[in-house]
Amino acid sequence: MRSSIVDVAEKAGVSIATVSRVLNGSDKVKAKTRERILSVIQEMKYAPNPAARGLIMKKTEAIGLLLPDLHGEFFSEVIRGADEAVQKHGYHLIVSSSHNDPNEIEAALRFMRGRVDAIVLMSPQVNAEILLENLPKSLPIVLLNCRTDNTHYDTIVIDGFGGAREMTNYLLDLGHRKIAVITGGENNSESEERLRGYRAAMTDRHFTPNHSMEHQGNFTEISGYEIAREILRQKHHPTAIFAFNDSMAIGAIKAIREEGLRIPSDISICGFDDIPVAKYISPSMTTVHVPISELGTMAINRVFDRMTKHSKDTTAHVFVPTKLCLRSSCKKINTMSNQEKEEIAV
Amino acid sequence: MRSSIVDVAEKAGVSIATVSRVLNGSDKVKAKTRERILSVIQEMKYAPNPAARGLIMKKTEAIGLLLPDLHGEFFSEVIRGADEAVQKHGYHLIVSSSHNDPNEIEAALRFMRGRVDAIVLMSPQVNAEILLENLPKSLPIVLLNCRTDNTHYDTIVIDGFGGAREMTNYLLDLGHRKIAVITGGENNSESEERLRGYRAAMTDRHFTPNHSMEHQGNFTEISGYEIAREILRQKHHPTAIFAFNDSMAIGAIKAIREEGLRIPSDISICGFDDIPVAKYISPSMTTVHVPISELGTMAINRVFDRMTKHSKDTTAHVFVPTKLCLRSSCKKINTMSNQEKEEIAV
DNA sequence: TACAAAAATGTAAACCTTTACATTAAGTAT
DNA sequence: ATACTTAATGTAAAGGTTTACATTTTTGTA
Repeated sequence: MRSSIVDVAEKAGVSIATVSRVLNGSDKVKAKTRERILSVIQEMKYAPNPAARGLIMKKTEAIGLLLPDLHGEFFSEVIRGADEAVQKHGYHLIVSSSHNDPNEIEAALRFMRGRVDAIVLMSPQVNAEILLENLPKSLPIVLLNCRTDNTHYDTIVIDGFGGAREMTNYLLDLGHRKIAVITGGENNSESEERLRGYRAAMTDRHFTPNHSMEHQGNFTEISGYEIAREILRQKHHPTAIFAFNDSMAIGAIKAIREEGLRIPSDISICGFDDIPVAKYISPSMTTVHVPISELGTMAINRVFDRMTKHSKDTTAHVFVPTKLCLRSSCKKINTMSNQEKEEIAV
Repeated sequence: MRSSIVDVAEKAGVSIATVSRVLNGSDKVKAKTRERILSVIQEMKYAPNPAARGLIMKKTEAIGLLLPDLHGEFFSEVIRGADEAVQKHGYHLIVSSSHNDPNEIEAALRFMRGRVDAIVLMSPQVNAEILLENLPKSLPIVLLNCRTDNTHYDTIVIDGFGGAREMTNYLLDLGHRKIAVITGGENNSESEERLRGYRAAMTDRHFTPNHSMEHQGNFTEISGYEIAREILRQKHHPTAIFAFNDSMAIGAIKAIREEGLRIPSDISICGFDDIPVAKYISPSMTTVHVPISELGTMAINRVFDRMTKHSKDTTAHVFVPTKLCLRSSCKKINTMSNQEKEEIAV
C-alpha cells in the first residue's frame, strides 16, 4: 500500500501540517526539520496523492486538448506545440480525438470536467458550443478553428479565407484559369472558409467560380488521390489543382504522376497548411503556410493567461494570418497551351 | 460553485448514499426514486467530482502515454492507435513527450503517478528502467521499443533487426553492393537494432560491412537531407541509401533530387516504418512496414489485460514482426554500371 | 530573568465521494 | 395480525491532502 503523508509525518516525528508545508515549499519551516522530512520522503519514496490534492485544491495541472482527428502531420504538430507550452508550465496534456462525432466530443468533455484546469477544443465540423454549456463557467476554454460567433469563449482562428484567396490569386497570376479545388469535409468550417477565399479571388478577377471545379474531399490523402484521378479523367482538365490541405495535395500528386503527367510542367498543384513534409516532397510543395505548432502553443498560452487571471474576464479572439509559401509545384501556365489553342483553332 | 452530491441528495429528498447508488448503477434502488434523482441530476447539471471519486476508488480512468518525441507521422500514428483503443474502454490518454531527456521522463512519470491507471512508455534512447523504480509495483507498465532485458515489465518491441536485414538482403538481391545507411540517434536502441540487421545481412552474404557507409542521423527529415547530401558528394557514391526511418528517407530524396539524380534509376533509396505518407510520395517508397498505429493499440490492450487481472502476474513480451514493403524507390542495379566499370578498366 | 513578539509547529475541518453496516419500509407466509 | 424475510434507504467512516486558526517554542529586549 502506498505511503501517505501521515506515514511520513510519523516517521519524521512531526505533524502532517509540517510535512505538507515542506511539500509545498511555501511556509517557513525550520531548516533542520525540513531536511529531516525531506530525507524521510526520499527514503519512503513518498509522493503526494494527486486526487487528494486535487480534491482540496481544485487544481489538476492538466489541460484537455480535444482534436477532431489524429491522422496526418497537422494534428501531431498541434499536439507538439501544445505539449511544449504545457510542459513549460509544469502542466500536462490530456489528448482526445473526437472523430468529428458529437457523442465523442460530449464523452471527452464529460471526462475532462474536473480532470483538467482548462480545455482547448478544435472542432471545425461539429458545432460544439451546445456541448460546452454544461461545463462550469469558470473553466477556461479556447476554441481552435471552430465555427462560432460566440464571444464568450476565447477563440483562435486561422485566416483560411485570406490564405485561399491569396493562393488563388497567385494561380491566376500564373495564368491559370481552370483551377480545380479539392475541399475538406462537408460542413467543415475550415474548408468552407477556404472555399470562400477561392471564390472571392475568382470573383474579384471577374471570373465566375465554376462549381464543377469544386470537388469535395475530406482532408485525407486518399480522398485527394481519388478526386485528382477523377479530375484528370476529364477531357480538358484543369491546369491547376488547389487542394485545401497538404495531405490531399500529396494524394493528388500521386494520382497526377500515375497519369503520366509532370508537375509543375503539365499541371500545377498546391496545398494548404504547410505541414513539415511539404517542403521535402518533390517537387517541393507550394502551399499556404499555417503556423501549425504555434497554434497549439498559442492556445495553451492563452489558457494560462486566463488561469493566472491576467485577463480573467476578457475573452480574446485571435485571427491567425497565413502566408503564401511558394515552392516548386506550381508554374506559370505553359504558353504552349496558347499555341495549342491556336493550332486547334486552325 | 459546483454542486455536489449533497445538493442533489437534498433536492431529491434522499441521502447521498442513494444518489451515489444511482450514479454507479450498481445497487438496486426503487425505480421511482431513481428517476427522481436522475431528473434532479439533469436539472442541476451535476457531475461527480473525479478527484473525490479517484481518492476513494483509486482509479483514474486515464492511461499515460510517454513518447520520446512528437515530430513526424510515426508518433502521431502511435497516439492514434492508442487513443482508439483507450476510447473503446471509456478511458482517456495523458500524452507527454520526453525529448529523450531523463529529467523530462522523470517529471512526466512523477506527474502520472496517481493520475493514471497504467503507463505506456516508449523510450528507445534513454534507459528508463531506473526511473520506473519509484513507481508503485501495482501500476501496469508497458515498455514500447525500449532497450531492456528486464522481464518484470510487459514489453513490445519491433523486429528492427529482422526488418533491416530483410531490406538489406533485398538491396543485395537487386545487385547493390555499396549500400549506405542513415542511422537514428546515438544510443537509440531502435537504430542499433536496425544497424545490427544491416550488418548481419552484409556479413551473411560475405561482404564486410564498411563503417564508412554508416552515417548517423537522428530520425528527422533534415538529418536525412543533410546526410544524403554528404553521401552524394563522394566521388563513387553508393548505389543505394537505406535510411532507418521514412522521415530521413524523405529528406534524403530531396537531397538526391537536388543533386539532379533520378530515383530509382540513378540511385535507390528506402526507408523504415512505412508511415502513411510513404506510399504517396513519388516515387512511392520502398520501406519496411511496421504496424505503427497497432503498436499503440497493442500496448493499450495489453495494459487493459493487466488491469482486468486476466494476466495479473505474468508479463508478456511481444515481438512485432515487420514486413518488406516493395514499392518504386529501389531498382535492380543498372547493368550500365558494369559496362562503365569495364570501360574504366580498359 | 522575564516578557513580548516572532517563528515554528500542531489540530482539526474541509474537499466529495463510496460503501460497510445499520436501520427502516415493504412484502409474505402463517 | 404477527413474525419473518427481503428490499430500500440512511449513517458514518474512510480516503489523503491543504490551511485557518490555535498552540508551543524560540528569539530578542528590557
